[in-house]
Amino acid sequence: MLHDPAQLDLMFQALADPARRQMVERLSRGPASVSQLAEPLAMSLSAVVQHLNVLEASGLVSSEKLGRVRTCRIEPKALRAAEHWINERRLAWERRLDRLGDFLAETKDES
Amino acid sequence: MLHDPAQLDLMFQALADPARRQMVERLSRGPASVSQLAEPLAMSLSAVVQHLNVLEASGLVSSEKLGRVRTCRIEPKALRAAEHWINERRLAWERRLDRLGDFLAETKDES
DNA sequence: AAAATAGTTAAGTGGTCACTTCACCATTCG
DNA sequence: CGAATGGTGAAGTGACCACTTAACTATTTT
Repeated sequence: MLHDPAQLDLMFQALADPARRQMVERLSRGPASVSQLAEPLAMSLSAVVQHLNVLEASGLVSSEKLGRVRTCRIEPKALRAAEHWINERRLAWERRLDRLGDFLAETKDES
Repeated sequence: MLHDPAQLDLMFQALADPARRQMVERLSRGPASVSQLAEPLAMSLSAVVQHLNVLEASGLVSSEKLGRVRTCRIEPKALRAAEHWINERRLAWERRLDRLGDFLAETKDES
């Protein structure tokens, strides 16, 4: 369910925004409240909540509310899925290059 | 120069679109012309060229024109940079979890 | 209880994005 | 040569996006 294109779409779309990547960056150093996430960002709290919603919809971040403070954390499984997509494509390309190299080496021997 | 936030921004933004990811996917299986990239996509050639421009601006894809056909290929270095950004964040989180685990194990011993 | 804190929600706005069509250039084929 | 192929550039359009303000709820502090 993490590899379906729709979820992948949401994840890359979520990562496309610099503010959201900054939030992920912050969360990679530990859980944080919404206001803590907002603090370094030059925008309203409201905007931050909207970004947070995007991140949660993508599965990259989860949160729970205790009292009046919502604590957010990174969801490493989702991060891994995005990572995996890129890795697969890069590896496919590099394997292809290797085969091509072998082929060229062989035909050179035969010349 | 591959890790500066502006370039990272362009890369994730480029990967955010499903059509562009499909193009990257196709290119991971080998170089292709613009029309070959366009063939499986339900949109005009012109639209594909515009997507291609985004991909090239992000550094994920490069191309060269020979005669009247432009041949495109994937740029694995850029892919690796995006991969690396995600990986760093995920690892930071996981290392943190490990330390937390150690801490909990220790304090348990002391109880 | 009053005031401060933390977050939520809705509505609006300006800008960007993905796409289209159409006119066009350059190269190759018959 | 003329016609077909492969690609490019500009202008327009509707949808979406990031953000704002403002009104509001729920919780905690004093």
